[in-house]
Amino acid sequence: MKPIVRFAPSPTGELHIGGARVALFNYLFAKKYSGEFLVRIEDTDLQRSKNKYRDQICDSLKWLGLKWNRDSFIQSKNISRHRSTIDQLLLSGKAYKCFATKEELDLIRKKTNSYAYPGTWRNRSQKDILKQENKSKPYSIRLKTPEKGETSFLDKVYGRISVKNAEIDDFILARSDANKSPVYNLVVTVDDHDMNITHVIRGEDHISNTIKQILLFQSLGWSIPQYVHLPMILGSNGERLSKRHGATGVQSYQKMGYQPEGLLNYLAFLGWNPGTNEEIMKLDRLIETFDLDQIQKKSAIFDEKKLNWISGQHLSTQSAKQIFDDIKGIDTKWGSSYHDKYILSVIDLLKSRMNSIVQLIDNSSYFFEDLATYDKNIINDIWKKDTSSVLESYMKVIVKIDEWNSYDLEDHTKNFMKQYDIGFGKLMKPIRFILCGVLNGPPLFEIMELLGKDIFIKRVENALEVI
RNA sequence: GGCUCGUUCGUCUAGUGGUUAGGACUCCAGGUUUUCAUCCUGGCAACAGGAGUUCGAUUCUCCUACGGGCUACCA
Repeated sequence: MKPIVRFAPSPTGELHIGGARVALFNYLFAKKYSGEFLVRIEDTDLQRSKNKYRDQICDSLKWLGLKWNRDSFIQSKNISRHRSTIDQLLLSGKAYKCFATKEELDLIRKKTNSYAYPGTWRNRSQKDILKQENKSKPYSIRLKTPEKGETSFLDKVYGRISVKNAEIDDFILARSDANKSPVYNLVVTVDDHDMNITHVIRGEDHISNTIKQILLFQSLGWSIPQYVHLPMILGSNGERLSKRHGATGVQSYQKMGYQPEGLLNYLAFLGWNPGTNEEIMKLDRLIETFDLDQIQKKSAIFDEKKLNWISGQHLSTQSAKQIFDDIKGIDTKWGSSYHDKYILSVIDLLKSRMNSIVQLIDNSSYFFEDLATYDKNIINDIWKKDTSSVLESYMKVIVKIDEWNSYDLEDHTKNFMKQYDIGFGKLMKPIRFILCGVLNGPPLFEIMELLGKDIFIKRVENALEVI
């Protein structure tokens, strides 16, 4: 049987890193077994749900490359089906109307210091209920959960999880508002059933909801899907990942210059591993090697350092063309007045030592514009008494080169240094500095080749004048 | 408080009833390099604690500690 899985975010905020990982695991599992990966927008909390967020989440999913099958499913559109299911439960006596107000219950909770619903309306007579209804009192609808025995399920990651039924509250199925709006657990159960979901892959924070949903499946006589709960992602201090830990949204990572390939790779390895030492994987390879059995039970701490490393590994093996496309996604102006061929060469020169495309952009300025100023501290450091005169003699030699390529440049430079008995650092450092403004970067002769003879002369002459 | 889940280097993890407990990131030290943020080599660094089972436990069991999640008319 082909698996059908779903990623079910609520549109109350942008897609965050934890959600992206849940989506990824769903996607990997579906693709691995040629199943379907569906997206369901859980917007039953109308107060907090926003179309803006729905669109943002879908955009982020697309950006990550996690394409879903069919149209995304909007939960609120299925409301009549949710209602009729509740009616069915009411009719069969498996659910009941509860006239206790929230305030009332809060009071009782405070008094008894117990969080449990006291069951006030669980076994009321038909007469009592009718009396309230005739007075048009608002009521919510609760599931009549069993009092004895226990409910359990076999989680693919956590194993058997069981809870005594006595511990499970008669939870609410529908709110007491005018619409009798259905609540999460009911809605999820109905939709998972209607969508023929075979495997529910979601965060570990849903384990206790799972028990409630199973009770619902049982009350409705529906078959229960397989459950796969994923460990949480924690912030650096071991607490749940939140804004306090810095960026949590997928969009922020996009803006920071991370690419889907590296981000996905890192996220996959948070709580999972292929059982080998292989660490750098593209999406296809992740699908190939993915296995539910290798999922960790322990929650994992998000580590930006490792993300940087993985991201850098991907960046250095990607084609300049692909990197350029990704850069266009965040900065349309970058390199825009230059030929593509030149830009691609710039990327090829820089990519192996960068961790993100933003970093690449930030370190590329000297390929596109001359230096406006020279850092005094560096000058003091590297500019010796005879530096200017050495440079002048070097210029005379180097401008005569016909073939302006890194091999010939290196050749001639080495000869020059030998001839005048000059050390590498004494010449190369100043050249790098006046060309780039910094003392590190790609091999100098390759920079010189790419920049071209004219720019080289211009920058050296300018520097000799100014410094 | 109740329920539930978890605990191997700082972090992500591999692993077994007998191992020098392996790898990766970070950090540190060398090397390469005109330079470095690339690359190479090396180093630091862990089985939460206690009891039990056992010839032997990091591995199995129990307890404790610590941590996470849930405990809504949120999802």
